[in-house]
Amino acid sequence: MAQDTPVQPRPHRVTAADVAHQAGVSRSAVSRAFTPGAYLHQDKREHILKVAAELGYRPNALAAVLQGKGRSHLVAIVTGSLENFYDSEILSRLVQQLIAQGKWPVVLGGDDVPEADVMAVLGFPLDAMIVRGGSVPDEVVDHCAKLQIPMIVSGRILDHPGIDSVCCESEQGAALAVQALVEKGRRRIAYLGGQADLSSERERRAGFLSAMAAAGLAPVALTTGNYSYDGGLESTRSLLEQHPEIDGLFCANDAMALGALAVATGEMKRRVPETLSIIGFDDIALARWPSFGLTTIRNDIEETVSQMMRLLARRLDTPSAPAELVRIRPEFVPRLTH
Amino acid sequence: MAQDTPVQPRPHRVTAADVAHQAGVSRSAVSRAFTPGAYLHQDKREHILKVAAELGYRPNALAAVLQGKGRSHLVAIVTGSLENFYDSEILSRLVQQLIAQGKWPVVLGGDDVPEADVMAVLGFPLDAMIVRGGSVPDEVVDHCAKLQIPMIVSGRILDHPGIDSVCCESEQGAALAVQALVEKGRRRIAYLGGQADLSSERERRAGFLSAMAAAGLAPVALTTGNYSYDGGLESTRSLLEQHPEIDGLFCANDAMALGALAVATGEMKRRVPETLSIIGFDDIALARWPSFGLTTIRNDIEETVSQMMRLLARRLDTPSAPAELVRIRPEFVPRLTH
DNA sequence: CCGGTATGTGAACACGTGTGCACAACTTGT
DNA sequence: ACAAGTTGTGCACACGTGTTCACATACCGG
Repeated sequence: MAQDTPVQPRPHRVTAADVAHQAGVSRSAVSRAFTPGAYLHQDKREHILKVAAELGYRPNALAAVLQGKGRSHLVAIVTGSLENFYDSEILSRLVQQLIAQGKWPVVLGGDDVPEADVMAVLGFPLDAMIVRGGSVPDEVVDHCAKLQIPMIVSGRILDHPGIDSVCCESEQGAALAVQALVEKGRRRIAYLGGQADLSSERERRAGFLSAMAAAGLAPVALTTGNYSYDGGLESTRSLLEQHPEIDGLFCANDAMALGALAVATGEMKRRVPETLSIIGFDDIALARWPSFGLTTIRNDIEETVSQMMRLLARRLDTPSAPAELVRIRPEFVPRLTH
Repeated sequence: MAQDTPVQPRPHRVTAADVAHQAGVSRSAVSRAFTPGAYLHQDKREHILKVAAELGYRPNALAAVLQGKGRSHLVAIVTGSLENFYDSEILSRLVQQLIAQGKWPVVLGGDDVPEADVMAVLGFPLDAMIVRGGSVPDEVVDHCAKLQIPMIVSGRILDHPGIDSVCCESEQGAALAVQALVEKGRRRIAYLGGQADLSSERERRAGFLSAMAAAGLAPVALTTGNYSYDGGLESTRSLLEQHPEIDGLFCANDAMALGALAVATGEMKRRVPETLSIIGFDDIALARWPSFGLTTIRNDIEETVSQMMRLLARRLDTPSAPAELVRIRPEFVPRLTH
């Protein structure tokens, strides 16, 4: 005997018509009861709201969006892996700020968000799409443009016309790190970078190289640690084995720097900062922990998020505004590893 | 001269009718072209898809949800502060799993999500609401029930009928910690807990107390650190000042344990684990870092998330199924601080 | 008592989609 | 050549709203 209802239809959600029927008024009245400032007799409004509360009615936000001329208040956030702390801290604040502004963040995150999923979320009439960290295929960018969905990018330069972005002045930040190392008397300096396909990595590496050249120094080694703690561990291990003379290490983000610090002071028995300086990048919360006291380059999180929010508001206000690129000024934060 | 358009209306999004007009077919045909398995001549379908691609058309997901008898695929996630790492790691995996299942996570996060926002998101015809960590007002629970929106709760026991939850067997976990301390010869044991209004804290404290009593020991002190690293720092500082005889410390989560570890080995010059054992709870990624090697009680993240996903799928499949409470078995993870 | 205005209210539409239904066109069998 | 069956397509509806428009009612001045 086959089941008649293999897939249960969603039970009927209470609708404005139900409330109208129950309260003995027209459906328009129900809609007006939930619209502040609409013409409706006070007594009637209260009666309707009471009946609605009893029935547990709430206006269907989807239908409202579909009907209304306004915006959907949906904002997609595409973020990189949350395991690097920096992106996680950004996401946390971003979500809070968006909610506070009445937006609903739809989050796609992880090491590598499948392109199909990013494309699929474009099916919603998004107010905007925020891309933080990880890269985004050109096809997505094109579709956003065609669908008139504003894109706010952070942590990656996208030279597409009409796309706002906020990004750290990474080259300058790397230069600050090199400068601090040199002033400390370091001469055997190495670089530990992230994924080569990210613009932040390219900028930090370029800034490092040109600052080194300006100081008349050649880097002892250039290696990569995938922007992750574990990557920092492994890369630093082989780095210090192959080049024990290294006395200064600049890491392209804090997560790797913490891994480097652990290997250097642990396995390799190096004294930090006495015989080895380690400088990170970002200034995540962990860097401030007394266990680490990581010297780093601040990539201001509050400032970055508030600039993203400002760009978003501006773009929603005047869709035709010219694209804006906000550069966050990095800052050297001396602590205990330098 | 007043501006005529203070608020720019959203520019017209390309619609199925536009595609139909452009391609010289009916709107139904366009809809069918995007519906796999629908009756439509192959040539016609290809032509429509081509025109649609040129115009940058995508079916409006909102309209589809409104029309369809099915589900919205929207899932709200209400999570506590992301600064405690554990919730952050859970959220990260949860988001990825939901996306993989074709759901769209709408995230409300932060220390204290305003009740109004949680209520507001119920305006959407959510497939489900996932509550992770932080507490949720009864009003929200009631409305979810009335709106027939399934609720999956984790990290907090909610004795509401019809609400599925997955939660660590915290009492047992605390007992494991006490047992490990006692076996190590510790007798002057203190407890560092989280916010008193969270059920996880109540369970861990209760488990700690009863295990201590069973071992014939009285706790040296019971204090709180708000589940945060900074709280762990401060509480441990005053704890060790007031009770220098303490030789064992059980912390209700890893973040506090790491703070305690920093203060104990840093400022207070205590030797861990020689003269002081510290045990945490959760086994976050940081606990595994060689810099820490935190001995802890594993509150399995993968298992927790996959159980939440299982409960969600089950609930969507059979809305009338009886509520299920999944208990995750904790596990003692010996490392270097014990 | 009448005209004019302020105030409420219900019917109707639009938003963009998926699909049932009736019908047209085309193929096949005898 | 005609009936029967197959395949493709357009019309119309429903989803649940917010809002316009016309209309009904109450009030007020003269």
